[in-house]
Amino acid sequence: MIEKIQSNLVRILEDLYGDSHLNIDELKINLQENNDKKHGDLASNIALILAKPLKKNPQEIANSIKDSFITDEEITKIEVAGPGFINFFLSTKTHSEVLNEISAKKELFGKSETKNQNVLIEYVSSNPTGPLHVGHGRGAAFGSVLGALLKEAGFKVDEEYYVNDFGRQMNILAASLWLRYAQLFNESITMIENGYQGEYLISIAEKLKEDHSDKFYRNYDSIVELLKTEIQDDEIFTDSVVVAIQSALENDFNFLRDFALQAILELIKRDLLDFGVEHNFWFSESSLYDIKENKINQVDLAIEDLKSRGFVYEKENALWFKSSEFGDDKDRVLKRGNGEYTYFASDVAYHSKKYDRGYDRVINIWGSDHHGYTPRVQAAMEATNRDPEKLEIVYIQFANLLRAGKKVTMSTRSGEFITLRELMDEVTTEAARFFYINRKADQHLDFDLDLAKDQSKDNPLYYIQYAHARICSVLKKSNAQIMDLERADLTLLDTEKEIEIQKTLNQYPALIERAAKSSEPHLLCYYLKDLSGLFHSYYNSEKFIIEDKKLMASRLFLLKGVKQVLVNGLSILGIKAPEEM
RNA sequence: GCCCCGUUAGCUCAGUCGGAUAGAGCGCUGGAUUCCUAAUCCAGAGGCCAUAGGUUCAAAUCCUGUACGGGGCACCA
Repeated sequence: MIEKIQSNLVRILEDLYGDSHLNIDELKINLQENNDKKHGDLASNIALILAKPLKKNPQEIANSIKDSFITDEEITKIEVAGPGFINFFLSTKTHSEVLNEISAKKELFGKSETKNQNVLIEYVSSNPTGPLHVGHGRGAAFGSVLGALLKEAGFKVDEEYYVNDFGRQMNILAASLWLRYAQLFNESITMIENGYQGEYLISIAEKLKEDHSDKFYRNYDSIVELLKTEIQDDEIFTDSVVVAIQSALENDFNFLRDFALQAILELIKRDLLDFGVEHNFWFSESSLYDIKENKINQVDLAIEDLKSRGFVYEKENALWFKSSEFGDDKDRVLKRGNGEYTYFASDVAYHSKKYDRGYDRVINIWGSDHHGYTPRVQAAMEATNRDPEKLEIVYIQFANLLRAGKKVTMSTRSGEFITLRELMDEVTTEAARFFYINRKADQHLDFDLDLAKDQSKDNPLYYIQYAHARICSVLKKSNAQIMDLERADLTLLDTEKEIEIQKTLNQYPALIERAAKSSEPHLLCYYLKDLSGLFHSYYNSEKFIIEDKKLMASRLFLLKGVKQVLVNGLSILGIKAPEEM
């Protein structure tokens, strides 16, 4: 309908003003939906925009357009109002077309044609040194819903988890595992302060003992002595313990590292799966350091590339990238004085590969604390002739948990964090997903645990699901399946509430498109709440199982449309629509 | 110091490409159930859209300054 009016407007403008200097093709003809019924269903501001270039009174232009516009049974009336708006009034038949469309397309209503574009979304990517906690949950929920939205909007989507399985933290993890393991044989051995303190590592150590008995336990006096050192809370001390364990275990150290890594990845994968999140790629950071037949690893390759372009220099034994030449605050280290690569070096290689894998869009979902990191990554892309604009970064703000109105305190350091698993157990997976999404991503989120468990309309998810259950109940009681709803007379749907519901249903495809385009899944939550609210209001004002079978059929057909859109929207959020509650 | 994000009803927050009289929920006040799920609905009160300028026919929305709040600025990951 919008397209029809637009093309009519273009034709009229060509007739009226085609000979002036106007470039009609370049005009954006906006049609907006009106909030106020007095102004009709759709409005165009075209006359206001043309007033200046045509040097004419906007109302005069609007009236000429109005006079040329031919009304029909779909567009019943046109009015010029206010400073020069052109208002269009649609017939009830036009409003109800959406119901036939939903009935025909079913779960495909809202799905766009394929855009023939590939998108890579990278998200969660938490360090594989412990289970996911509630801070990761928001990114996980966001990423998976954005993925679903993009698929709905016609993109081919790959979802990737970047596994930071390389470097110092992995060695600390391996050392922590060995200490936990050794404790199973010798209780006097203490855990180091900067090690991974969480209980999950004790379970992994027990598993290690189960599988390999005391194979890795030898009484290393030097390590025990070292652990008695006064200064525990110190990075240098931590490293010296790691080195001691590493040199004592020799090759077994690598085995322990992989053992811990695999066990933790298992935990993470299971948590994500239960949370309704499924990545189809798991990209290992350490694979970037594998030496293949060309005898140079991906990271060195990326560094060499930068070097050959003249953007790398050496200072104080370290290798620096001239990111400041591309808008970064200062230059960044790629390889440290001690010969170790920085995390940034991996990221240069990783992002270069992402580009080279041939995606049209590359989306990173990062915690908002990483925003300062963006300029250097984009600088590396720009320096190697890759379009930095292609990399879209969405920042996710932290979430606070509220219990009884008070913030729940957490500390990652001591291991006193609430895991995603605990959150799912407490409020259900679906509530957790909904509440994570129900807020603009770049804003702080106060996650109210009590509200998420509440079973009343205060809880927006409950409110939406209840709307669906109510519709199911009515359809069931009415024996809707024995009626020929497709043939219902939809012109009977002419009350204010019925028109508004149909208009809202009609907005759904555009909403999906917009939410996908701007990476704003929260819009879907708000939409579903609105639609549910309209339904509940309608439900209370009208009866559906009534004597007048024709009216009954048309109303039930409307309810079926609402039901379908609720199902479609909830399914994008990864949430079920229960038939009974 | 520099860089992000924010400031909209008492509270928590939406607000599309700049459009006509600014939206929801909670809370508050008052109502609705012999009837399809009251797990719901209806009505009312409640606003200087932080602030000062600018652009525009038109600004909560775009631009600049200021104030206040949150976050970030490693040879960490």
